[in-house]
Amino acid sequence: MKTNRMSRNDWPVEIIDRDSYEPAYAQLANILRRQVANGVFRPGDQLPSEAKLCQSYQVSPMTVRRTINLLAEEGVVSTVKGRGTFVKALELGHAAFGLQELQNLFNDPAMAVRLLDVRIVSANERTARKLNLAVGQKTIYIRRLLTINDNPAFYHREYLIYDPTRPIVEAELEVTTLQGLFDGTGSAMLKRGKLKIEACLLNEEEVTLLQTTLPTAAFYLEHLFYDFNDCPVSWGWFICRSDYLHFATRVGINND
Amino acid sequence: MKTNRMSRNDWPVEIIDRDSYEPAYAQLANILRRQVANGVFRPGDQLPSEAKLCQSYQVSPMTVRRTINLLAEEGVVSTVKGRGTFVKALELGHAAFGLQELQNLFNDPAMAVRLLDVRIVSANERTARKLNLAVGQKTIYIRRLLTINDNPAFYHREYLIYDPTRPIVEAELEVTTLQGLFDGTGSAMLKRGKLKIEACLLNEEEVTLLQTTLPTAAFYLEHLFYDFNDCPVSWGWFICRSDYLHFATRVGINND
DNA sequence: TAGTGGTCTAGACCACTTA
DNA sequence: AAGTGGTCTAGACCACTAG
Repeated sequence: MKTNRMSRNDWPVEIIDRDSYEPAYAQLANILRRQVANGVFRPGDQLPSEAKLCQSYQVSPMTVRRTINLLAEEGVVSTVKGRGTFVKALELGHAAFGLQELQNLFNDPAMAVRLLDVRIVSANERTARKLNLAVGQKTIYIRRLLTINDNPAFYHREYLIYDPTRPIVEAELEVTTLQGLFDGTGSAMLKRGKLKIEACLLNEEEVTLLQTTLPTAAFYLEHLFYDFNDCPVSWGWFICRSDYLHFATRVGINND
Repeated sequence: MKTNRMSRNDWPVEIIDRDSYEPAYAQLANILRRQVANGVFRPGDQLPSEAKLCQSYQVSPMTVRRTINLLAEEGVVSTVKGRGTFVKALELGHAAFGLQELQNLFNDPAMAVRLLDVRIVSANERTARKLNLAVGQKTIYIRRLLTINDNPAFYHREYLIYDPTRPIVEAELEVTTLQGLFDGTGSAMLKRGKLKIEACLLNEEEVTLLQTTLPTAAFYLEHLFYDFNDCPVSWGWFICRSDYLHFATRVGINND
């Protein structure tokens, strides 16, 4: 009789150190995560029930609950009400690529922002649609070149709504540094944004500014930000040299 | 005397419906999230303390705790031990692009996988390095074309370690469908993986297979999977037509 | 009916910050 | 010293699943 997919009544139980700086729920999560990684529990297996874990590790139900929630968020296990907690197989769809690295670049002193152009322009059909304006209404058009150790890395273009009754818009969006956008220090007027990434070919202007050769592929990172009235206030995009922006991530159980 | 950045003693308190199917912690999270979105609490403001929230909404400390943790994970607030809970400004670095859409494509019946080529090849220097083999050791080389409604969308190439003593490797990785890799149904032997995305130019072979024109930009999605012994077993990459794979996400407070 | 996870209570102690 | 969030207890009731 196979018991692989049944709840286990015995498994290696490590002791939780109550004097550790590390919280009990984190210790238990590490123990179980390591046991999954080492094959003590294999994909598809059922973990011991929460009641058994409480008893074996001498912690309260809430502590076990927190551990299980943590592992479930990580994608290590999945819970099914009324049935149990099960070890998940690797799931590629769980992977995600974050913009943390891009934010780190903005905090890097080697990064500099050069303002190429700021002027008032009338919205064309596309800009008007994005910013929810009428065609011909005035917008602020900004072009920036972002360098790392004086090497061109990103080219940014942006349209801001221009509303004389709301001068705060331009004031709050730091025209030169862009940094507030990333670390949240200067964009207290923005509520939410939509982001999109595509692969693109550089045109001649972009090739010149970014000092590459034609043809070159790059990331196109578009943003559309809304204020607290849900009005779009900023539409723009970064052209990112692929060698300065790396999207990498891990999936599954990673021993850090 | 301004009290904007001080703890609030009064704010609109909505009633939590204890008979709702929606858990109390989720109701409270929705209430607070909406109040942040509506400007009742603004970026930088301190939320009422957990004790006050308990009292005002008539829930236990653990319930408030769970609510605050939820909002902190979402990036809506940040907590500082000993000081309080504060509303965060929009933070671009918090954004992440997931592969969920790609996984959905694999579950789509319109998606088909055509096996172009499967053969044993000797590892070159690069492949050997990736799979931790000696140059010249045998690998399984697989080429697949993935179509959506008969339109070529992705081109996949993959090297698998070839070990006669471990035939399970090839058996478990479903050669034809690839589906198990995404939904976790068929990859119980894989423990973890590294993923990388770059922008690339298509070469002539890729242009022909994907039926586009030269020059074309596309996503290059590389994967390297490890088994439960931490040995690399699969290295490969997808060439993704940008029009079939959209990386989009939101940041900040989004009213769904 | 027995076992499971999901939620919740009403406190407690601690470490930390600020005044 | 007072207030804050972080952790934890030792239970409870519920909805769901399975035999």
